[in-house]
Amino acid sequence: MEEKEISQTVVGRLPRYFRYLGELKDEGIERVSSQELSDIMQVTASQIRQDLNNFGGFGQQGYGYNVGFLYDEIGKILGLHREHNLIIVGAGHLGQALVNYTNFERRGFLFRGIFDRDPQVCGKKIRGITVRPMNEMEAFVRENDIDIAVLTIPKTSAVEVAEQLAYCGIKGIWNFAHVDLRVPEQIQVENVHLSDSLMKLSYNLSSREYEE
Amino acid sequence: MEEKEISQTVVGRLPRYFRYLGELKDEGIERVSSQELSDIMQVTASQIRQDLNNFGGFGQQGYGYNVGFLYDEIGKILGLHREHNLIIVGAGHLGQALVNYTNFERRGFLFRGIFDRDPQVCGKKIRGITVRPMNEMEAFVRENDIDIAVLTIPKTSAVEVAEQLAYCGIKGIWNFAHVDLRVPEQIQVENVHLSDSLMKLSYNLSSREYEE
DNA sequence: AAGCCGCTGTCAATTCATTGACATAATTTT
DNA sequence: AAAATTATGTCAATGAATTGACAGCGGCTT
Repeated sequence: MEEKEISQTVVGRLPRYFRYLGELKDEGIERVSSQELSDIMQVTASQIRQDLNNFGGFGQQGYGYNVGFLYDEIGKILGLHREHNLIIVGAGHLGQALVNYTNFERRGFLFRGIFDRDPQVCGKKIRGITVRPMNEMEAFVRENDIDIAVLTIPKTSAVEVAEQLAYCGIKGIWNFAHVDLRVPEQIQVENVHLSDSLMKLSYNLSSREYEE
Repeated sequence: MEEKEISQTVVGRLPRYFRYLGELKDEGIERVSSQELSDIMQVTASQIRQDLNNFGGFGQQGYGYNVGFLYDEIGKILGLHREHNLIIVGAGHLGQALVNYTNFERRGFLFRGIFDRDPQVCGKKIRGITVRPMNEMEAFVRENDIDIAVLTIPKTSAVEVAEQLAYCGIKGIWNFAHVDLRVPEQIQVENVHLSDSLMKLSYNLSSREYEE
């Protein structure tokens, strides 16, 4: 089904297209040209056409793109046309924050379970979901068709947990722990390294000072 | 002081070097070659040398790099040798999670204030910091030498708040709202679009299915 | 102390990403 | 219905990032 390998650079831009198209759709706009999108999104029209053509010809010459159609197509490309079952590992502040963020569910990312190593926390309910002890995790993943595990645990335990998850057949890991996981290559890892992001901001603040 | 403009691609890799050097340092290792780092970090030795040389010659031929020295230098480049004063705008789950994450403070990012538009939440204390109403924000930023504002508010209000912050002289915005901010170019914006990250993971899960 | 070896800094080559240009096809106007 | 306009898909050109290669310096060995 997939012809050529799409670069992660391109993939990284798809969610942004998706977001802007969603906004246009909500405004009731039915049609958009790459030039119009270019003006709104501040990227070149050429890049937009190039990116979209990696996945097929969604537009029509002389007309442009149909907003609703393109929105749906990008949604499918991103795998949003079907549901994903998630677990959270680590019921700390960040884990709880993610569970409480309802927008993920709206896109079909459903939190099915929460796990924590602290017995004090186990049994507690977060948005209706009971926190379970770690030793129940592997069975839960297998029995509930879990795709994605969200790691919101300290880096010291992340490596070990990732191994367990790999062992019980997880497909993807959304990793908030500040460590690079080594897992079999059929498992996808998406890192969110918050402190890296903050350091990048810090760098850009400092570097600006000397430019004027 | 700054000679040539450093690409964001390179800047984005610095925190990772910093992290690995910190680990080597903690292990008591004093010296490392680009080849050794290459093996550990899974990037080419050439890239490491190329990246570091953007900022100066930190190594010595025939010896390699002194871990402690290089760690400190990269820290300085990233602006971690001095403190940053932060405010959180939006005292929801995510805002609270960030305040409670102590590692930022350890790196000199100090949370000085929290703001929220909800009067019910104002007055509450989070890790010793009182939540203040939005109308006090501008004065607070000016009077407390605030560098960075962390936006953990819904996208609907983010644009407006960013304008206010620009007006009262903020230097950087760490933006968790799912919207692209338009601010004067002297203000640095670092986006953390969590749902974009999750969609990227979702894409990579789907695309893998057809490869085997 | 002299020579060998290791490893950086840097230049050149290659690969990857972005931008520009245009033939062509569909739409809209007259 | 024909002409004029619009805007895609794609190819070519440019630009950026990564990798490879090596001269030369400094530490290490004997």
